Amino acid sequence: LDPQLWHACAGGMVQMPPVHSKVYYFPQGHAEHAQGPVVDLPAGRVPALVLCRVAAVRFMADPDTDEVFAKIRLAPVRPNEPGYAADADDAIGAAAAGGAQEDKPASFAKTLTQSDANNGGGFSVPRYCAETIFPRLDYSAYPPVQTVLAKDVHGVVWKFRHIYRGTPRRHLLTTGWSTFVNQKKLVAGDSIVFMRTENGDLCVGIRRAKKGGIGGPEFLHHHQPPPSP
Amino acid sequence: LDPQLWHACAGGMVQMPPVHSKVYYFPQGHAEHAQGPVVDLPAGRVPALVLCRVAAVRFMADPDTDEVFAKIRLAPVRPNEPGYAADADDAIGAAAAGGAQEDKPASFAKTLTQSDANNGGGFSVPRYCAETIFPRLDYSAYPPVQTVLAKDVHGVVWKFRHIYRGTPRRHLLTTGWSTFVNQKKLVAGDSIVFMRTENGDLCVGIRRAKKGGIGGPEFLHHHQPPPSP
DNA sequence: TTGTCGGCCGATCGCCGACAA
DNA sequence: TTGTCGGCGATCGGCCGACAA
Repeated sequence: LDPQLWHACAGGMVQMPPVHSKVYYFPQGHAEHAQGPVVDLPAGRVPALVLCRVAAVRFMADPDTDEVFAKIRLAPVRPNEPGYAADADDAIGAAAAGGAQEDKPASFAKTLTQSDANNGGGFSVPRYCAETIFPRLDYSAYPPVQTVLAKDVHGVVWKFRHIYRGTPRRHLLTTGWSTFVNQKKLVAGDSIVFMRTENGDLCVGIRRAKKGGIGGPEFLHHHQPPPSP
Repeated sequence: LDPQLWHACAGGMVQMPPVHSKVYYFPQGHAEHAQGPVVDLPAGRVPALVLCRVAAVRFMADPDTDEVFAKIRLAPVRPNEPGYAADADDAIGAAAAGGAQEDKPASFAKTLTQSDANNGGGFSVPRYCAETIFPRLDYSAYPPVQTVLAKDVHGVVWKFRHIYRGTPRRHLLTTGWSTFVNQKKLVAGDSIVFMRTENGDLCVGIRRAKKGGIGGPEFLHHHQPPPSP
């Protein structure tokens, strides 16, 4: 999986430690994340935190849900090993430096509205996304319309009809959009990510509103009171 | 799973040895069935056949495909055990006797035609099935129509509209049929089984044309040459 | 008796501009 | 700028009898 698309899907809040950097491993947090909130680690037999070196990072995506995650291989640093006493939070500095030196390709994320997710509707493309991420549209045609191809995290290519129409004018994805919504089982509140790679290719990723595990969902389903007649 | 529905789905060719009867266990055949045609059992260390006693039989159905199968628990009979020298094929006789003494509820199987499996079509019910398996239809109504409920191997109830119409008259399942076909992923060549239990309830099972394992499929897909224009 | 076909009607899908937030 | 709505045309699902095998 392309690391840039991975980061675009994960969002700006997610930072990954570079390989060979040092991090602290928290067994308690790991156990809670894997098994749920109620855990019993044998007190005194497992240290609260373990200084480790990042041996490998693999960027992955769930085959079914497209949700991105990472597998990080950690190797514990022994106390007698050189560098053990050094401040471990140099990992953060290294991560920040590593992130800054990487190219940040243009990407755009939008949370799906009811109209976007409803069947029978298209996708309302924010102007910024259409103008900076999508391929150039020939506005001289009437109506201005083009076919947009976007590759998802699995390399599958999706085809969308991109049209600029309506009064006032706005960018829309029509044909191909509902198929995408149904196949990916997207609902209002989920987010879609468009990213343009360096060679001009377009990628598409998704970010689910409901998340499993202890990373609580920022999105709660609000029940609208029915309009009084 | 109801043994009678199980037998109706498995077909008349399938006979199960009764519990406590004696059978021969063939390790070679078992290995081929489980792993494929190429196996290497350590010659001389595993006997070609083992006399066993049937300890338990469980009638089961695949949760996804509805295909029926059975789990048979075997306990080897030791050579010094009484009855070892007795002819083991008494199992067959016992099975036949056991099968005969069981009630044989009315059941009917039909292989789905193209018209049955095609979307937009209903199911053409053979007269015998409609008259002997289905609930009595009131022919005085116009048109004669009723709702038929049938329980599948998982206990899920399916609802069909059963109508007697057309010239010449014939029995058809219309509303509800295509949903059943889609949910069960039925295609032309698969078979459907209807069975009426002693208390009058209707059951429905399916028999797939394509079978996994070494039990070769009797049904081969024949490509029809397109009609000349 | 029953498999297949064309007709036909209603439901749904999905594209559209009109608004208004 | 863009979210939601009603309209409406095209498509599809699915029920029907006609006909023939």
